[in-house]
Amino acid sequence: MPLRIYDTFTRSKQEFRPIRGNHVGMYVCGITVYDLCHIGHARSAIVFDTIYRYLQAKSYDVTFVKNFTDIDDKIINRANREGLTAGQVAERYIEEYYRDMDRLGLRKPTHEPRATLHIGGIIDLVQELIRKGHAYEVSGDVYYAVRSFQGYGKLSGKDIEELEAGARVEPGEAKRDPLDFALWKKSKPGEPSWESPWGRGRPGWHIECSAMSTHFLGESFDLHGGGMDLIFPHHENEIAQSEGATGKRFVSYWLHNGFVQTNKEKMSKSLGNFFTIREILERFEPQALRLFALMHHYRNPVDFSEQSLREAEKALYRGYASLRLLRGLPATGKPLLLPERLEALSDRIDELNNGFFEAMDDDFNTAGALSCLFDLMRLINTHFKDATAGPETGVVKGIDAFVRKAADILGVFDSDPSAFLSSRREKRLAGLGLTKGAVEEMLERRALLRKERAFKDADAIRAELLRQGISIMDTPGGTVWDIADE
RNA sequence: GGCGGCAUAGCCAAGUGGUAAGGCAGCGGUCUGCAAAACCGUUAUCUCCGGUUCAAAUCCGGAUGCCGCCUCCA
Repeated sequence: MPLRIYDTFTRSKQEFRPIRGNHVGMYVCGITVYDLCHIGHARSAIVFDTIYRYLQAKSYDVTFVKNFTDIDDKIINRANREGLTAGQVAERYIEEYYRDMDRLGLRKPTHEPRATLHIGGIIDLVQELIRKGHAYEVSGDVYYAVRSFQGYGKLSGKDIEELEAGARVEPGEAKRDPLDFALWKKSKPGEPSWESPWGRGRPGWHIECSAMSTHFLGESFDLHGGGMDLIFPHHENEIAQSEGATGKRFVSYWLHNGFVQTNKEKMSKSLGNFFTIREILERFEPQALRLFALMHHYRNPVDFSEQSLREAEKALYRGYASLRLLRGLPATGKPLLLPERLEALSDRIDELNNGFFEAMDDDFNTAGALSCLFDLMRLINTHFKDATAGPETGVVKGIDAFVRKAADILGVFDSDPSAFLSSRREKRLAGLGLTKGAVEEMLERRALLRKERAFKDADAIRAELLRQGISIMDTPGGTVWDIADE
């Protein structure tokens, strides 16, 4: 099955063909490390992590590069405000980034370069652009001459004349054209700076990504991703820089994820309407956040709310309950199902398996893929709910193999189900101010009362437990309990 | 103003030509001492108006509403 990817450049789905055989080069613009990450960063990270995982699952040899922008005005401002160096600020928020992202189960990219460690490459690239007539120096600053690059605006669909009309020039800038953007900035006193042919200074925002992507992936590579807001000017400028310098096609496929919104408004630092990943993970499972992201198509905007996250969390628990059932089936024993039912089940599982991969192949349609997985969960419940002996058959193994593969790609449902559910129970139990012992003691009393058929008193205990936030289920194997959903 | 995107059930959300996945919630049922969980059943003239087509949520034109980019932003 061919993988089809929506490419921002052509604004259409294209069949994916890597430049170098089985190898895939993938670059994603990471964060500027000056503050904690919010849900929007989480979504982007989860989306590209899943794409990375899927490409690996399709047996591509993927080199995944995700950078840190660790030199920038915002970092410098924060450093000044807090009496720290820019390096210290960057270092701190890189650590915070990992603290959040590790919890979201992000697979480590192949390389996570920092701009400040690639100054040499950046300077080389700027020099090359000057040599080619795409850039010019004005007293220590170097600017990219946008009009020197044929096709500027081709990614974002912008017309250069219209951009010109709205372009602004900051005071003190000596651009020849308002559209031109800085490749190298002369440092002001007290700012971090590096030696360069144009005096001490630091790189502009866009040049680092051109330098680092080329360093790790070559002059042309397969996939380049980031948030929608990076299309212009960031990615437009990257194209101008890289193609201006090499004369070669920079990137084959441009991928952009949609925003997280709250109340239909973009979640962003400047609007102040954001939740940090950290505060959300205090109250919800990391995998619930992941599932929430993957239940929407990555290009669509997503309205974030407590309710939608809670719904995702419920779906997560329900799925894990099915998996606990599946993994708890004895490996040997009398087959449960009649042969013809088994065969029908087996066919249905193949269908779902194919559906999962067809959805993923269609521009990483994780929502469609998840629907197959949820269907599978229901099949597990239907067929194995009351199993007391397991069929030693390929069907259970087949289901399990499918689940493991899907979980490996999506990064949800990849924990041990029993451990996952019981740790959730412990956590929430503590939140209710209860202990396991106390709950179980009440259940024992109730069991005795039920034996004596004193249902009224038994039900009173059940009601009391529910009042305290515990729901119980009487099963053939005994009474089990869990934290009630609020 | 320029460019782009979105509008699918109570809510969330897949689906780009052949009469609508999935999640959450609701209702009816099975099971249960009663519940719960699980399962089964049930819940959509796909924003509106035109057009193309044997056939449209899906393509084209228009309207309305919402959002994004054009300035730092995932």
